[in-house]
Amino acid sequence: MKIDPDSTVDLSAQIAKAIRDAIIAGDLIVDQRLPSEAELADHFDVSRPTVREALKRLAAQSLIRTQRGASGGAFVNRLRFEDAYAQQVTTSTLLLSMNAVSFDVACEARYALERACAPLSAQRRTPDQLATMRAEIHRQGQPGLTDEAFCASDVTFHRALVDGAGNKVLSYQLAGAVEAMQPLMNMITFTARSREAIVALHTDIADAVEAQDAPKIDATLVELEAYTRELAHSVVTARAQKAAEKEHKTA
Amino acid sequence: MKIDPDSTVDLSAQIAKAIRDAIIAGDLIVDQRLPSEAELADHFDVSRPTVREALKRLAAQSLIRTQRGASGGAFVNRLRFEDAYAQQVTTSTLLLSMNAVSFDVACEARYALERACAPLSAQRRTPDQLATMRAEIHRQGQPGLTDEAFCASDVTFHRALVDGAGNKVLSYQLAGAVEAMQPLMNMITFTARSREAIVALHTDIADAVEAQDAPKIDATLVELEAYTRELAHSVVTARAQKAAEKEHKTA
DNA sequence: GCCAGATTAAATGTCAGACATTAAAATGTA
DNA sequence: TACATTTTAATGTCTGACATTTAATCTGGC
Repeated sequence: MKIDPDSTVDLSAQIAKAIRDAIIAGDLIVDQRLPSEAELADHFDVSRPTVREALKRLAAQSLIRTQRGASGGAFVNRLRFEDAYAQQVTTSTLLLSMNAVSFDVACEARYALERACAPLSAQRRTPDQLATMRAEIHRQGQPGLTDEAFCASDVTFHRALVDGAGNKVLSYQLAGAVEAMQPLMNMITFTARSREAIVALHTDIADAVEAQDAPKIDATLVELEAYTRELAHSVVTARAQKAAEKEHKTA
Repeated sequence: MKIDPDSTVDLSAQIAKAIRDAIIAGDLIVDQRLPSEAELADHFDVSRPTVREALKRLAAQSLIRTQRGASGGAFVNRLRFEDAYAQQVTTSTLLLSMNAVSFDVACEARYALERACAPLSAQRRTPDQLATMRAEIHRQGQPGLTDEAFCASDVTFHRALVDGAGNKVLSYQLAGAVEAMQPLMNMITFTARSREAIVALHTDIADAVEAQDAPKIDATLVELEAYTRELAHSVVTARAQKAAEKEHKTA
């Protein structure tokens, strides 16, 4: 593990990269203790604060964890699905909000991914997951539910569908995509009528999952996607109209 | 933005979280300059090194970038797809290697995701993407290609297929999944016969993409998945057998 | 001999102040 | 005005110290 002190790149970034590469290459294995900060500083011929900045970078990626006290130190972290998942949601959310990813593109991606796990869910869904879907459908039908709560319930419903595939890797990828879209979904106002329509589609999906009817799940997801996009467009149109009116008044 | 100095959590972690939350909430917008390190230290009532550790954490997540010199400082970063993509590959790769995710599970996830974009690719693939697929198929047929080069070409081929969907979000999600599987794929030895079979399947896929025949793409991907798993199993079986023989000799 | 409590030691967490380096902005000059 | 120089404000790095945490060790009493 070596760094180039003459590079224009931050020393702490270089050190972080060196250690990260060692972890990825398997030279440092899970739960192995890294040398102490003082030893690392010695090894790389830098000061302790610089080493610490490097370690914090790695900690931010959940690659290491640190323990204080005697026999403490930095340890290679076993990356857990939950950690990776939380990071992915953050990243995806920011990507969508910062890159002017249109609602249509995000929506298309989300439903494409979701449909990918439909056949597997049809095969493997557990009674537990089915129960979750039914419970969320029931919640979505209750009057007085805020738009935000409705969205949250929607996420839970779709996550249950995705988890039904019984594949951790898929759940990790898809749940991130679904959740990242929530801020966009939260912009939509769900009228009583649109909620009713969505609940009906959700019910169809749950029924199809229970009946292990993969093509039906797929078809209903297509319908749901179309309806979601329609709703989003009406919101956008309404806003544009409002803005135009305001503009007209000012002028 | 406030922190709790009495918490057992690292101050730098708290500060990082406070700033990250502000970014996610939109209180800090893209390209906006954060206060200088000295000002932040003052605001949070901590020392500069502590602030710096917090900023390095955020930099590791590509949430901010820093510039030296007068009118330099830390700026909220516009998260680019490439950055997010690189991070996702790292994370996914480690997840697979550290969590004893079986080849089957990873493979199933990958092909499920890939099939999700097949219909879109059939519709939208550009001549450019088709050309890439053909070129990679040709390369895969050349004798003397190392297993690693074969795998790399395989990744490029599948990426072209995924990119054909013309959806950045999908590309981001899928390319990460495909690439993360490469270390697992690299364990497979591709015999001349198995390469031939894979090239044939790839050709079928390229033909179907060109003909915009979505169901055919789907079906071929299913075949390819089955074949890949078969290959992987034979490798695992061969290894187990070898290990058993060795064990037998020792005993 | 063994256990509970006190002590020690080794590590990370934090601070203060200094200097080095960078790069934009301000200034001076032809 | 155009160009070279100086200033300045920021990050990058270093040194050394102290605070805090925690496991291991030592110690005294039973």
